[in-house]
Order: sequence, then structure tokens, then C-alpha cells
Amino acid sequence: MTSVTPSPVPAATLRLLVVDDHPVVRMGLVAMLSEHEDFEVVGEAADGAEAVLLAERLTPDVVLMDLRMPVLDGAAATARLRSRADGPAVLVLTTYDTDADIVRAVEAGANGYLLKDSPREVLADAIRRAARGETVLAPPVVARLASRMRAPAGPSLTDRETDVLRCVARGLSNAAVGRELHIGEATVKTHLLRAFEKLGVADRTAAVTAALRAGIIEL
Amino acid sequence: MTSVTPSPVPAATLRLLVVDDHPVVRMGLVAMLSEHEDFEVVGEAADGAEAVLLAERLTPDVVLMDLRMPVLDGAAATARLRSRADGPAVLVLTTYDTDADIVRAVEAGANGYLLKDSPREVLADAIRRAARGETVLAPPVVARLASRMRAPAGPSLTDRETDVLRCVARGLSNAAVGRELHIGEATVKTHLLRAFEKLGVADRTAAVTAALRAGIIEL
DNA sequence: ATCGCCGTCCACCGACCGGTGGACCCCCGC
DNA sequence: GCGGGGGTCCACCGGTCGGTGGACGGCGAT
Repeated sequence: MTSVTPSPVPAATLRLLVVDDHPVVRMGLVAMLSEHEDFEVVGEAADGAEAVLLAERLTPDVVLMDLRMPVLDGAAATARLRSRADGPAVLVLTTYDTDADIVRAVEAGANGYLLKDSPREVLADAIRRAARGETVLAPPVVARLASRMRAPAGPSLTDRETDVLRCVARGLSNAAVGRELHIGEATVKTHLLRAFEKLGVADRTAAVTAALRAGIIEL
Repeated sequence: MTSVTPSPVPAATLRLLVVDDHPVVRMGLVAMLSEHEDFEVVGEAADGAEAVLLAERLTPDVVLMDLRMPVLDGAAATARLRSRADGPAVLVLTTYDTDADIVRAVEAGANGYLLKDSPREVLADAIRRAARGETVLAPPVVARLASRMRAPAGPSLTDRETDVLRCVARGLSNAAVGRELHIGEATVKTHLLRAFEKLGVADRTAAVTAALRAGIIEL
């Protein structure tokens, strides 16, 4: 950062690590990035664990990270990379713009969140800004985060309420849920009623779809 | 296949059309395919409608088609391309291996179904075989189709049963569904019971998640 | 230390749901 | 023409669910 550095930062080439489980996507990124002189792809990883290992060895400036990956999730990998002070910037690049995905990535410390349908120049610009420490979010992502803010009725369910809802989604009756979780049926109903209230619904089925939509439970 | 053919098929270069709404994926495919001498990417399209137009003008041998796309869906585009006798072979190349996606693509007449995490050589081989008119499915896809065959309880719901289930997923009561669809509550219950039977579940909530999983209804 | 939230539990009621066993019509195929 | 499947409707019963009102012990915060 000081003038002591041999090659001045603005002209320095950015060392990139590409992380995606799809070979096609990795090739596309490498092809796309190699058209810019100030980028150099120093490595590729096919899952989160590999990404963490390679990042340690290669010390890239920016990591382009997919979210849905085998072995180690993109969000988890991001958290590990960002937990170190001298870690690389992480730019999440994914197909999905689910609320839950975005929030998990941002909470994990991602410096940016772009969608894979981003045009080439947007991507290049985002990488340069992420390298400078800026946070860059795609417009649709910003919109989602904003709408989430606007709705202070942020459906934040208790651990237990979520457990119960997960069982209900499997089609278990209240009594069966009680047996499964080792609690009384009355308790199940209490949790469920509170969940209804928070989700703004009136019956168990709507609660499940609402929770699914909100990313609180998975299918 | 006979010696009468002027230019022997095996040595001819295959003209390809790449269809995907993500620029990154298109670049990746082009980069990956250009490494093979017998492939020539003659065009790229970002959605199904564009794909149909370009296929008419460029008359490619094989179309590499994504499924989830704006404007015109990949399955619909495939159906249009395959409806003509002299149309190109269509190789579906997608991230998703949902039952519903696979079935729709195959029913639309796709010559193959590959996942985007396929290694390069598998993809190249699949393209050559699709050009010869063979049908090539990725192993996980085959497995899914097979398991679907094995279960003769193929969850094929009636139009009406699906309508009812969609309403139930929204949290409507049986009576409310009846009002919504202009039918009696008794009828709603009948459809629902039949749907339970077909889906192998015992209550409305499990039916909704099962239908979601099977791709019968959307969230 | 007191307040509030979470988690647990109980009893009771009315409403709705799951399930049975019918019934009728229409359309398509054999 | 007759069977069969989809769609519509009805009545009835028992069980479960939705909802109320209350209770108690932790635990973190003020």
C-alpha cells in the first residue's frame, strides 16, 4: 500500500481464484477474465474445502465463489476465508437470488454478491472494487435486501418452532411431532401457534409453504 | 451410414448453437468446445425465442439448450425445434435434475440430458452421439427416470387435483378452495383424498411438500 | 432483581379435516 | 353400446387441529 511496493497497486494485476463445481462455469469465467489484462486466474477449485486450501497456498486477491457446492458450502467457505485478517476478498457469484442465500453469504462476510447472468463488464468492475475492499451487490440483490428491511415482520422463528415446523412439513401429526421431539403434544401446538402468528398464516399447511418461501426450512 | 454419402459423416465438423441465459456459461461452453477440432459454434442465444430464430437461420447440427430461461422456456424451445423433421438435435444441458424438468425435456423431444457438472470429454462425446441421432442421458438422470419407472404409483395428478392442491398450499380451507374453484366442499375433499392416495401421504401438509418435491406444483 | 422471552406443560371447546360409501353426468375407447 | 375414468355432489362420523387461558422454570437484560 506504501510507495515502497515495487509495482504500484492501481496497475498491479489482480490474482484471482475461481471456485465453482461446474467445469463449464469455471472455463467461462477464466475465458471471460483472461480478456482483461489486469486479471490473472491463479487457481480453480471445485468445492469449498478445496477453495480454502488453495486460497492459503496461492494467496489470491479476490475469490470468485459459487454458493451451492458439494463437500463444503460456499457460504461456509466464505466465512472461513474472511475469518482471517489477511484473507482474500470474496465475491459471491451464483445463479440463485433467494433471500436465505443472500443473507447467509453477506453474514459470512462476502464482499459482494453477483448473479451469473451479469454482463462481463459488470463482473470485471465488481472484481476491481471488491479488491479495493468495497462491497458490491447486484441491483436485484439490493432490491431483495431492501424489501427485507422494509418488512420488519422479519419471520424469525425460534429453534424449537423451526424444529416443529420441519416435522409438520414431513406430514407428522401434532402427537407424532411430540414423540419425535420428546415433548408433549400441547407444547407442539404452542410452538405451532406462535409460528403461525410470526408467519402471518392461519394453518399448518400455509405455515410450511411460508417457511419454505422464507428459506426457514428446506424441502 | 452408407458409402453413398458425399462427405463422410465421422469427419464432418459439427455446427453447434449454444443457448443459455448466462453469459458466463455461454463463454465456458464456447471455450470448452473450441478445443475440439470437429466442433464449430456457429451461434449463441440467450433465451428460447432467440434460439428458435437462430436455429432457423443457421441450421446447426446440434443445439446445446439450457432449461430455465426467460422469454421462452428451454423445454418449449426444444419442442418447437424438434417438431420439424429437418430440425437440429437438441442436447439439454442444465444444472437441475428435478424429475419434472427431466420429464418435460424428454417429452419435448430432447436427444439428451446432461448436467452442467459433466466433465469436458463426456460433453464432447454426448454432442457427437446426439448428432448421430442417439439419445444420451447423464447417469444421474437415468437413475431418476429408472426410479420413476419402478414406482408405478407415478404421481400423475389430474388437472383438478393439482388445482386443489395448489390452493391448499396457499393455506385455504376445503370450503375456501371450493369457493375459489366454484365447486362444492365435498368435491374438494374427494380430489384431495385421491391426491393423498397417489402421493402416498395421509394429510394435506405432507401432500403439499410431496407435490413440491415431485415438481407438480411450484412454491 | 425484576422483567420479559423461551420452552415446557395442561384442559377445554368448536371447527375443520380425513375417510367411507354412495350417487350422477359426460366423454372417450373398445 | 358399454365400460371406465374424470369431475361433480351428498351425508355422516370420529379424530385432529386451531385457539384460549392459564401455569411453571430458566436465562439474559435492565
